[in-house]
Amino acid sequence: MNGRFAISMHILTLLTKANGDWVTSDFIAGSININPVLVRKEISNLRKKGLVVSREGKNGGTMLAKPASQIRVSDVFLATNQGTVLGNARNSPNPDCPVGRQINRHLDSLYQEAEEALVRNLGTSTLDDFVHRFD
Amino acid sequence: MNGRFAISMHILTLLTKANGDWVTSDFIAGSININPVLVRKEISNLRKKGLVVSREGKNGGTMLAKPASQIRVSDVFLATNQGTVLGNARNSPNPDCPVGRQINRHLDSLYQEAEEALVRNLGTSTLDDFVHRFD
DNA sequence: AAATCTGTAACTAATAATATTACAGTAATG
DNA sequence: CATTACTGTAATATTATTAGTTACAGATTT
Repeated sequence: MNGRFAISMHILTLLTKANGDWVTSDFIAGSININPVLVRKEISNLRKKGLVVSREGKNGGTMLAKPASQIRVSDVFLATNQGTVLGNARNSPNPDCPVGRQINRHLDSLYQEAEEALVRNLGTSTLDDFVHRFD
Repeated sequence: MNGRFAISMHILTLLTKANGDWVTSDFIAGSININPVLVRKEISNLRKKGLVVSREGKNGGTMLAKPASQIRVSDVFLATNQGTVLGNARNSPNPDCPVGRQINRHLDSLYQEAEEALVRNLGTSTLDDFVHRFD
């Protein structure tokens, strides 16, 4: 797992607080304290997922594509999460062993169910709810 | 996240199927298809958590410390999982930004709630249930 | 005493995550 | 229409994490 979910939440929080203004990747990068290119990459992903819109050129930037109350935290999770949260399973168990032959299949279904529970939980709050936690 | 949970589940599945026999780390390593030292490292952790017991010397090995029906999958998760599942947050946001100053605290509580949901889900099945999925 | 295990430490290799550089493209503005 | 201030993205470099290996001491059975 990497820090992409945290970065995306940070970006979206700033955009929510900007309240309709275009926010630059440099400003965002300054708040997260990471390289602006990483911010733009992450914004590029959020844009593909329909969560934000960007404008190029001078006075350009990014803003939310829809009200923060219509973005669930789980949407952000699903937008940034590439694989499973429980492990990346780059193993290749022994196919000659009855356990090795089947385990990945069983683990996968276990992972899937658990991840669904996690996503359900994240689906109970919106970006707006999250931003309200801030002073 | 790494593959430690998968490795531990694999180890414990083999121990369950061994049904009270001592199982060697070499045999386990052969099924998982990884280095025996990694297996012993992982077993060392499971032993500390009270899930398995080991015996040194010839004819030694490892077995379950208690019946598979008394080990919940969440026990294994909690035994192998070091930090959070949602990200490793090795960022250090700008303390001069109102959002940067607070975000890690708010993300942490979000993570915690979500992870609790995940653990609750993993707590609904035992190692025995898992092993029963195999043919 | 020999054989067969575990238990670790120390080190190396591979992979993944993050950061950086560079530069083309777009739009506003004087 | 040149300048400025942005986005977008590719290519590369660096750092961190994970996995694998070697080496060897200690335990226990036979």
